[in-house]
Amino acid sequence: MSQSDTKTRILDGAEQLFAREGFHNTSLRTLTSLASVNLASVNYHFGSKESLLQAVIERRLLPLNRIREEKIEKVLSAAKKIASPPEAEALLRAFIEPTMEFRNSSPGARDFISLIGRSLTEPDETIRNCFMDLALPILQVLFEALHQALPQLSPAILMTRLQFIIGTMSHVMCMSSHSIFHSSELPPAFDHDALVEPLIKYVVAGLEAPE
Amino acid sequence: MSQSDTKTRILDGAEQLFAREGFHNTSLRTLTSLASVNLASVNYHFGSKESLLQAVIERRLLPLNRIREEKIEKVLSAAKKIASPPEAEALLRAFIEPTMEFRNSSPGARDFISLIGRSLTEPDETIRNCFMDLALPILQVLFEALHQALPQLSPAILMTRLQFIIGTMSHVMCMSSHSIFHSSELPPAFDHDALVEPLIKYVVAGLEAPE
DNA sequence: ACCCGTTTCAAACAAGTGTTTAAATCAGCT
DNA sequence: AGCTGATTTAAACACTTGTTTGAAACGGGT
Repeated sequence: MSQSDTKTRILDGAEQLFAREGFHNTSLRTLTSLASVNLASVNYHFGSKESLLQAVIERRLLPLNRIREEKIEKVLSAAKKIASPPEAEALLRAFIEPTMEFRNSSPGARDFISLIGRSLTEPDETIRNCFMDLALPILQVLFEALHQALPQLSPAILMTRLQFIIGTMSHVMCMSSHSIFHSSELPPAFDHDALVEPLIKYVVAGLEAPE
Repeated sequence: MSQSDTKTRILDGAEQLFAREGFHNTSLRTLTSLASVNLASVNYHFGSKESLLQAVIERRLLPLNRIREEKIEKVLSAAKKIASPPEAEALLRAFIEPTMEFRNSSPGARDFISLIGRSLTEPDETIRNCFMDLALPILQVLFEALHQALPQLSPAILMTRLQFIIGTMSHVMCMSSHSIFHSSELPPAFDHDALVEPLIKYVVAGLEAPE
């Protein structure tokens, strides 16, 4: 077994368990037994349980953020070329679509998306920061791009609405399997693949509402 | 010290710690020492840590849901009186305003709102159900009322958008102290009291977006 | 074949977990 | 005062937690 084999097995197992059971509710013993590695190998390869979480997040979020930033920059430069402000919808699409596409690319990716969707509301600050440190730069880019798209919105209200958008997104990201009304008499759960367009329509309408 | 004194002290402490540190990350020893009660009294009065969580949720959520349902019914009957469909905004306001008012009524209430805001995305199913069992009926009422208000929306898309609304709300409810961008160069955090109107405007616009 | 740095392994560590027990204390009543 | 049921208390229980240890196994290079 090569070195990276053990490391990826741990990362995959951690991704799944942290997402489905929660970080604090996942023990290294269940994790290492799921990944078929020795208990001590987590501390050997990653140093600690927390550093493992950091590694789990970085492995997926760094590439995803690169894609999201590229797409946003593409929208911005295309708008600049025709000397007009960028479209808010195009910007939000550039941010949301890669996220949801990635989410559907593999079961592990789905777990990961659900994991970072919950990180925002994670009470433990050190855990929350594992995610926030990597998420803030791209959110900064998005905020400034949206400000170009909608200059009539005051920065304060734009900020507030961006928070609402993130809330909406993170909620969708979390609901990997358990739809909220899953067991009620309400209409049946929705198809997750067919969720992107309604989501974009919703957040764009909310963002562009008259102040 | 009367019986209810100990019980309330436990409930208050649990509310605070479950909200700020998370359920799994709160030990009965830190809880009982914060509440200045004996360790065994939690199991004596509530049976188990999980039943305590149930009690914490029920104490606040049952009255709050009563208020929310009353206000929704009031909007519905007022609309019926003039033989016109209810306004979506009035319905969402009837649902959101009591929540946020209650949230600002006391520090414990703020903790509680943040706690149930996070319950939706709680990975542990038994914990999630503690909250969901009490939340589903009122959501059912809201769904049907909104269907009356916006009959042109298909039940499926209305359902989807209601999920988005709940996601937006729960995110706002969670951010008791830690604004997301709290430490960035983005505009400063917003005033939580002045959050209700922007929130209503956002979710109404998203809900009423053309299909 | 030997050596050497890397990786794996079983075992142990100290600390913390929710829960239970049985004795002690309290409050209300006759 | 003395009895009775409800509550509080300190101690212990059985178990799990993340981490550390030192020896064993591995793999490539000379």
